[in-house]
Amino acid sequence: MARKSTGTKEKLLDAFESLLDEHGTAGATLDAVAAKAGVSKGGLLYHFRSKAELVNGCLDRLRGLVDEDIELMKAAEAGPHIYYLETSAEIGTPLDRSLVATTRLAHEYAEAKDALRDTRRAWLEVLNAHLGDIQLAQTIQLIGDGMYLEENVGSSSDEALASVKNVLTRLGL
Amino acid sequence: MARKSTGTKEKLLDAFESLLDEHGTAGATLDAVAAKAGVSKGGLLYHFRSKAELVNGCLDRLRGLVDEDIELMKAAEAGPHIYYLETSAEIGTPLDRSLVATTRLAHEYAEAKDALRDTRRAWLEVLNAHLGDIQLAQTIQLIGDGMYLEENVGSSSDEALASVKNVLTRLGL
DNA sequence: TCAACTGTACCGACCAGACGGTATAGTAGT
DNA sequence: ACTACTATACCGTCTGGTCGGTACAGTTGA
Repeated sequence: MARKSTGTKEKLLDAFESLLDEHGTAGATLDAVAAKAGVSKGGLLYHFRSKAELVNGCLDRLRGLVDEDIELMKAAEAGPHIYYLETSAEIGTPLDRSLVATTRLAHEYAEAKDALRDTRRAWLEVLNAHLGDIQLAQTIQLIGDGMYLEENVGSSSDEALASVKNVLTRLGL
Repeated sequence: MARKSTGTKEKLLDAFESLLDEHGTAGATLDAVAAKAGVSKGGLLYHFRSKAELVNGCLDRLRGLVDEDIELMKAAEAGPHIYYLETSAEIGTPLDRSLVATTRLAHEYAEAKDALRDTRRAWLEVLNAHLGDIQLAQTIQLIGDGMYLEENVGSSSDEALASVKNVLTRLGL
C-alpha cells in the first residue's frame, strides 16, 4: 500500500487537535473535524468509527511523540533538565499540539487523564535519574508545568524561561 | 428584604462550578446545573438569563475571591511567596473551586481566559513587590502554577510542596 | 378593610437546532 | 475487485432558550 504524502488519518488528527486547541471540546465536533481536514463526515467515520476512536487515535499519537521526546531528553547535551524546561516553553511543536489537545480531552475522557499522568511520570523519571535528587526533579517539573500552563493562558514564555534559568544558576545548575 | 441562609443564585453557582470540575464544560448543561442546585431550569433562567450570564456570574465570583486572597497574601506572616505556594497546593477552598471552574471555561470562553490572566498578573505583582526580584517572583509563580496543574491532573501535592520548600531554602528563602 | 395590583421567585411544557451515529448509493484509482 | 473515499439523507437525543402560568408577599387607594 503506497503511503500518501500526508495520510488522511493524520490530517484528521491534525484537524481534531487544532479544533480542540482553538475552541475546546465543544468546537471539536465530527462535522467540524471533517470539514477542517477537507474530508466528508463519511470519510472521517471510515477511518475512525466513532468519536471515542478519534480520541484514542489522538492519545496514541501523544504516546508516540512522548516516546521520541524521552529519547531526545536523555541524549540532550545540556542535560535533560535544561532540555525539559526549554521544550516546556515551546509552542506549536507536534508534541506541544498533541499535549494541549490531550489536556482539553482530559476534562471529559478519563483515558486522556491517564495518558497525561503516565507522560508526567515518564518525564519525572528521566529528570530524577539525571539529577539524583527527587525534590529538585519535582520542582523542575513543576516549573515546566507552570510554563506549559502559562502558554495556555497566553503569557510570554521566553521571559519566564530566562528567569528560570537565572534562578537555576543560583542553585548551582 | 431578609437574606436567605444560602441564596439560590449562590447555590446555582456552586452547582455550576462543581459540574465544571467533575465533568468539564460538556457536563455543565443548564439542566444539570439546575438539577444539582435543586431548582428547575426555568428557575435557573430566572436568575441567569442565559448561559453567558451564568459564566459571567462565575467570573464575578472569582474576581471577588481573588481580591480577598490578595489581601491575605499581602498580610501573610511567612511572606506572600510562602502563602502563595501553600495555597496553590490547597484544594477544595472556595477560591480553588472557582479557579478550577474558570480554567475549564477558559477553553471555550475568551472572557474566562482574560479573567485568569488578570488574576495571574495580580499575584505576580504582590510576589514581585515583596521579593524585589522579578525573576525569582516569576519562577515562584511558575512553581505555584505547576502545583495547581498537578492537582488538576491528580498527583499528590503535599509531597511536591515539601520538595519546593526544600529547594527554596537552598536559595536562602 | 378589602379589592386591585406589582414584583419576585419559580415551574414545566415546548421548540429549533446541533450532535453523534447509521445507512446507502455511487465514484476514482490501483 | 478492492480501497478510499464523497454525498445525501436520515434518526434519536440532548441543548440552550422561550413562554405561559403559578404562588405569594407586599403596596396602594377608596
